[in-house]
Amino acid sequence: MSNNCHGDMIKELIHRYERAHFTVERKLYALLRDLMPAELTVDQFNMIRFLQFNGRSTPSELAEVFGVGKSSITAIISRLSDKGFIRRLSEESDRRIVILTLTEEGKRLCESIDARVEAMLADIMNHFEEEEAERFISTFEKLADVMAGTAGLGSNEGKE
Amino acid sequence: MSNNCHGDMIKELIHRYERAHFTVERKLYALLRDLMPAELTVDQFNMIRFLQFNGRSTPSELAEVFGVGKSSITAIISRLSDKGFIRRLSEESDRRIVILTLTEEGKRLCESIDARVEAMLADIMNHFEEEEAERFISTFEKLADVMAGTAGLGSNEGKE
DNA sequence: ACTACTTAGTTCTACTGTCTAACTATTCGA
DNA sequence: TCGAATAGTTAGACAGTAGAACTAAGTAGT
Repeated sequence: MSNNCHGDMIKELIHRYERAHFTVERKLYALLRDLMPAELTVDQFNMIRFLQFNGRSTPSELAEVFGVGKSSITAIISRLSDKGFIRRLSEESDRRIVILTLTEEGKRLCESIDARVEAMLADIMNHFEEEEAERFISTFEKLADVMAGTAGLGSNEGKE
Repeated sequence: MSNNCHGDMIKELIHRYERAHFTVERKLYALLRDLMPAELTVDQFNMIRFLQFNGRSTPSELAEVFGVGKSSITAIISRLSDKGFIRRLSEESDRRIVILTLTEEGKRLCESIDARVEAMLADIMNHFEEEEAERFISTFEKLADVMAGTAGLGSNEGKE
C-alpha cells in the first residue's frame, strides 16, 4: 500500500475543507439574512434573483435549477406572487406551462438588495490579493463544473 | 476615477463567485441528502457530527456555533434524543447547564455516514491536482478566518 | 375522433427548522 | 435574602420541503 500517505493526505484536505466550508457557509448565510428586508427571506431572494438574471422561467425549470420538488416551488412562488413581486402567465402555445416574470416592484426590490449584497461580498473580497481571488474562483468554477457533471449522483432525476 | 476598472474587476469576480457558489452548494446539499439514512436529516447529521468531533457540548454552544437561536437547538436535540442518538445530562457544578453527548448508537451512526461522506468528497477531490486543491483550501481557510473575524456584522450577538 | 398516456402545475398533509415571547429553574450579587 | 442574570424549555407561528392525489392540457395509437 504505497499510496497510504496519499490517502491520508486526501483525508487531511477533506477535513480542512469541511471545517472551512462549515464556517464560511454559516457566516455567509447569517450576513445575507441580515441584508434581507423584512418582507423577504433569503430563499425568496434567491428565487427572485434567478428570475432577474434569467428574465423569465417556469416552475419546472426552477425546481430543476434549485434541486427541489415542484410543489416547493409552487409554495414559494405563491408567497412572492401574493406580495406582488412575481407574475404568473400562461404560455400561449401550451397552456399547461406557467411563465414566471418579475413585476416592476420585484425588479426594483431585487436591484436594491443586490447592490447591498455585492457591497458586502466586495468587502470580504478586499481581504485578498486579486491574483489569489482569481485563482480561488477559477478552481471554484472548476469545482462547480465537476459537481454539475457528477449530476448522475444527484439522483433527483425522474422525481415526481 | 482611475480605479474604475478595478471596481469592475471586483464586480466580475463577485459575479463569477456567486454563480459557482450557487451551483456547488445546491449540488453538494443534494449529494449529502442522498447519503442520509431515512432516520436522519442533513442538519441533524451536522449536529451529531459536531458532537462527535467535540466530544460534548451544550445547547448554548451549539446555538453559537450554528448561528441559530437556542430554541431551535432544543427542537433538534429533542428529536435526536427521542431517536436515541443523543444523551442529555445535567452539569453537576451548575445544574442549569445541560451536557450533550452522543450515545453509542449515535457514534456508530455518525461514523458510518461519515465514511460515506468522505468517500463522496474524495471522489470529487480526485478531479484536482493536489497542488491546486491545497491552494484552494488554503484560500478557503483564509476566507473562513476573515468571515469569523467579520463576526460583528453577523449581528446574532445578544440574541434571546 | 376516442381512448389512454404523459406532462405541467397545484393542492393537501405532514414534518423539520426557525424565530419570538413567555416561562421554569438555577445561580449570582449586593 | 431578594432581585437580576443565565441556561434551557415550551408554545405558537411561519417558511421550506417532500409525497401523494388531483386538475388541466397536450400527445399518440388505433
